[in-house]
Amino acid sequence: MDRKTSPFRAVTVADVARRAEVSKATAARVLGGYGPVSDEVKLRVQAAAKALDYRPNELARSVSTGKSGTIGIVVGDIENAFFGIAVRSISDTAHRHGFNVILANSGEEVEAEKAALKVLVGKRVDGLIVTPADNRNVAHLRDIVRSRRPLVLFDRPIEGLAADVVATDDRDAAFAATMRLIEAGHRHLAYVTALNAEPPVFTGPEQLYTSSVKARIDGFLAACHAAGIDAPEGNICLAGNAAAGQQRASVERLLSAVEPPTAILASDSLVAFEIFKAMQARGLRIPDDLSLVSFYDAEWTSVTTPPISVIDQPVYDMGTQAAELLIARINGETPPARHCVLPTRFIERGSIGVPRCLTAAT
Amino acid sequence: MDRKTSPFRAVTVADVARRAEVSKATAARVLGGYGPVSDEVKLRVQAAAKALDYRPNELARSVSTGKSGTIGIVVGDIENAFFGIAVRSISDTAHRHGFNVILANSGEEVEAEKAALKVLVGKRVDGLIVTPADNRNVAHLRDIVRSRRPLVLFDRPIEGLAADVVATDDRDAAFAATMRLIEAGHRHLAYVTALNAEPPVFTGPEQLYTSSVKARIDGFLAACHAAGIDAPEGNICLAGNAAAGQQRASVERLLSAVEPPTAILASDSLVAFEIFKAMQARGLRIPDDLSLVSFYDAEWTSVTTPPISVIDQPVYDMGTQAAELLIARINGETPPARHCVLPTRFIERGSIGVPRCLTAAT
DNA sequence: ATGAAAGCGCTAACAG
DNA sequence: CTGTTAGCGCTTTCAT
Repeated sequence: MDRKTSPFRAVTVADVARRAEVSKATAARVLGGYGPVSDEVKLRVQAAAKALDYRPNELARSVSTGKSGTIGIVVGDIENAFFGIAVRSISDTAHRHGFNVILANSGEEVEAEKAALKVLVGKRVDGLIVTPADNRNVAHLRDIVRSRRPLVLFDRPIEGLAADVVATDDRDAAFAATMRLIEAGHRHLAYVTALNAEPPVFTGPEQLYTSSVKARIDGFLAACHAAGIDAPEGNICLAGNAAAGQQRASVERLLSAVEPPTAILASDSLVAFEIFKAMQARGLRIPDDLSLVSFYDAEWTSVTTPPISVIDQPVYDMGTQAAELLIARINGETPPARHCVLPTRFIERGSIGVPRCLTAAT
Repeated sequence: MDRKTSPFRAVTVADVARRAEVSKATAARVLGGYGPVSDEVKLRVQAAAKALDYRPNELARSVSTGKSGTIGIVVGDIENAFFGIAVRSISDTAHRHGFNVILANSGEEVEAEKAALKVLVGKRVDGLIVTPADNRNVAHLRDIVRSRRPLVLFDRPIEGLAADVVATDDRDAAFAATMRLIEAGHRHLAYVTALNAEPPVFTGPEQLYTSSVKARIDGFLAACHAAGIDAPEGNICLAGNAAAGQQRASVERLLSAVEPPTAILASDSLVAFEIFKAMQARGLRIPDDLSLVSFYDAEWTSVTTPPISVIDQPVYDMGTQAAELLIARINGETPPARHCVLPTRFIERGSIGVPRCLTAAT
């Protein structure tokens, strides 16, 4: 460590104290704004600090106080607009309360998520907001809870984990959207999600390692069953996202089946985008050839011809809510784990039509 | 500080050392992975660490080493997909090199930018990547450079600032795109940007406080002048983004002018989106009524009817590049300030047509 | 109100 | 190889 002799070593409380001709403790008090100091001395110290261009070292401060004033966020994919807005919202709220934000991207991989958590805990974040990548693998989240560090699960609840949750009414939303399609006359519906499975076919709910998706598929199936549609499970498409082009391929396969679906419910706007592109590529028209509904009101869904009907999720509010729950806990509140379910809103646009078989019959 | 007595105080090197029956220094050496330790002792310490679930305190580590292993990013607006991808790319590269990332959002406001910088410096980030919100107000960036903290300017160069820059060939790209429109027969072109001005009319380049936009407008005007179009300056629309709905209003005004433009070059995909929506709302058709070209290959531009021609910016590469320049400097390299200009790519889709006046004449 | 001195958890000289 | 002893920059007793 040659910072002491380096020409650019940072100026410290000691330097300021010396220049202001007071003790280190006194300088620290005014600089940190915590102790009682006479106005006269305070001014002298502040002047010295300004003259020296003093910049407090928050790390050192954190080491002694044990609080970092920082919250950690782990999202699945920052490129996804859904998470982009969530991060924006969380940051806004955090700053409003005097907290900063460290962001980590899991890329929807548990191992990366674990690593990210390790780093964030290493940096002693005061609390965490996480979108768990895999609800079958949550030991690391349990550790967080056990260590008493405030944790909020974002968008994806995890059963049996005593952490606050902010999510949406996924099951109901999927149920209602599916019903809407069924009422339009569809009997051959598909659900498409980016989840991975090997082999890529739906065999049961235990495969659905993202709780929000699980809830949605649950709602989808419930609606299908209620309508007496048989074997809707066969049309749940786990399109994957592990390899490049994998999703595209899965979607292609779905569209070129002998008896392709007449309506699709897409689990997120990215997979819906793939579907839209694939349809466009093979000249399929919405809603004449295929009806499409997607989760999340992504920008692009409103400018296509026709625009796409969506299940609008209040992401910004979710972020705000999550940040507020977290900060309340950081500030000492210790209520039992809360589970906030925010309502979605169905936005009907022009992507739902009557299935071709019915129009032909008319 | 009651952590010592708290039932959940974190376990420290000292605790591990005690349990492993070695000195604090030895434990620290194996835990920090820096000194020479015998294999036998190493194993004992590691076992103790695991048993105690030891988590290193990176803050304390940083305080003693003077390095935080963290780089700070300040972007204009994380909600903007352009920045979303940039952040993703920077994070990826940073992690690959063992660095973490702290993100701050300036909301394109200098004051917020200054505050963010203060926080990041307070947290002793090893380096910074910033998209300066206002090139007329860069004293705080000068301070960074003066303090010898590595800094990379992203997307927006600042003249006379000795910092690395990663940007695109904005002027050339705008020039070429404008030429393309002129060749299609347009003589009445408009340039629309989100910059703010009071009053909201273009009076000269000194108004253009974002260097990338300035370069683009420079290219736009050069092309217009080269084609002998007179007073193109009158069609530079500073649509603003300070208040909600302001942009929309500006665009409305532009489209409802007595002699509206027949072609528009949009400075970013958000403003282009506003234009598209406004056109749609008043029943204007692309490209029959109006040709449109936008900077940035945003997702939505490829799924409209017709799709929008764009100037594709290699954002992901820009992020990687920026992170690499920064990390090289953090690792001790000290070359003179570098200026990387990455090439854009014009993607012609279907949004450029022949102006109505010409088709009528034919 | 102020100062001296002892931490915070870790790293880093320096002996041995 | 290992232990002792100082730091890092800040906060926080505890006297005065």
